[in-house]
Amino acid sequence: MKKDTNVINKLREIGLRPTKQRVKICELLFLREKTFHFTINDLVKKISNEMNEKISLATVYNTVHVFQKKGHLKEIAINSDKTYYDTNTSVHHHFYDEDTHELIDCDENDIDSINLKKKIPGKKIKSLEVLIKIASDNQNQNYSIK
Amino acid sequence: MKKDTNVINKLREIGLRPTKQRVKICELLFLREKTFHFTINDLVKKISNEMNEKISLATVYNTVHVFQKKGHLKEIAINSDKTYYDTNTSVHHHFYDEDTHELIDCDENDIDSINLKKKIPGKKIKSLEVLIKIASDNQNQNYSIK
DNA sequence: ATCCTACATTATAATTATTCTAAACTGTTG
DNA sequence: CAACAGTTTAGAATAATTATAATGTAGGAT
Repeated sequence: MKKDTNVINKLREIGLRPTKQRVKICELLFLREKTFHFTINDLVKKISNEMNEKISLATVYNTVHVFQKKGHLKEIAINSDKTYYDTNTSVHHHFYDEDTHELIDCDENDIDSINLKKKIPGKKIKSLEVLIKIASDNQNQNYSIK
Repeated sequence: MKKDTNVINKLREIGLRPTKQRVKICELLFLREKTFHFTINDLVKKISNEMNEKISLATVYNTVHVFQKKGHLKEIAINSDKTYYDTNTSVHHHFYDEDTHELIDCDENDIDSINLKKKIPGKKIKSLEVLIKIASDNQNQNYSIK
């Protein structure tokens, strides 16, 4: 199949041995129209639902971590017990919907360029992310306690 | 003691019963020259080292959560297994030092005002945070794998 | 002052995400 | 096709956090 050949080549280019499991996960993550956000748990469910496969949890973690290290997945910083990943590795930002716990992309162009005046000596900027937490208008009201 | 009276009044104003434990934690967190960042574990250590007290872990969690809900602590979004809090609840941003796992404040004025062009209908912005990950210049080099 | 009662604290168990381990397995290279 | 380094795996271990249920206590009412 052409699809697999592409994925296998992609893995080889990255410097990863194209194992059955990595090929499956690659297909799920990268052969898509649109980029998306996921947690490990989401991914495990996807593997089971969409591919009817069973890949060990440890392997899913390993694979996601290795893709991240190679720069093909981006870890998104939000306060959550779970770690969120993004298949969109370009520079961009996020809305985090506190009601639905969903991430929504915010293109770099949706924010006027960020000019950082403060520098930390001896340190290099690895990333700069904006996180905009949102919730429906009537949430989180503060009722004062007597 | 005057110190405690102040703290007790502060707790009352917030709408919290000033228990022994909350008073202790309040002293540690809010009677300081400078604001600071901490994890639950840091706080437990502080309680034991600086105050020579033992407050149950569950209470520390409860207390921190209630202070956060009341707006006296800010939860900082970074990818970490631990949750970081900030006693500085004003609008500001952070550097996260990947080498030392330390947070450094970045004043709002250190970043040119952020103008968000994208809106999500029906949703209100709860917060907007910038996280700048930094590391020493020679970190995270990518050695290509054959 | 003492009594109530709702709210707090506590030790401990439970839960959940993630990492570790050590054995079994498999691509790739020669 | 043999060998071996890199992978996968199930399950155990770890660590942060939350739940539980019994005990304690602040603060108003008596």
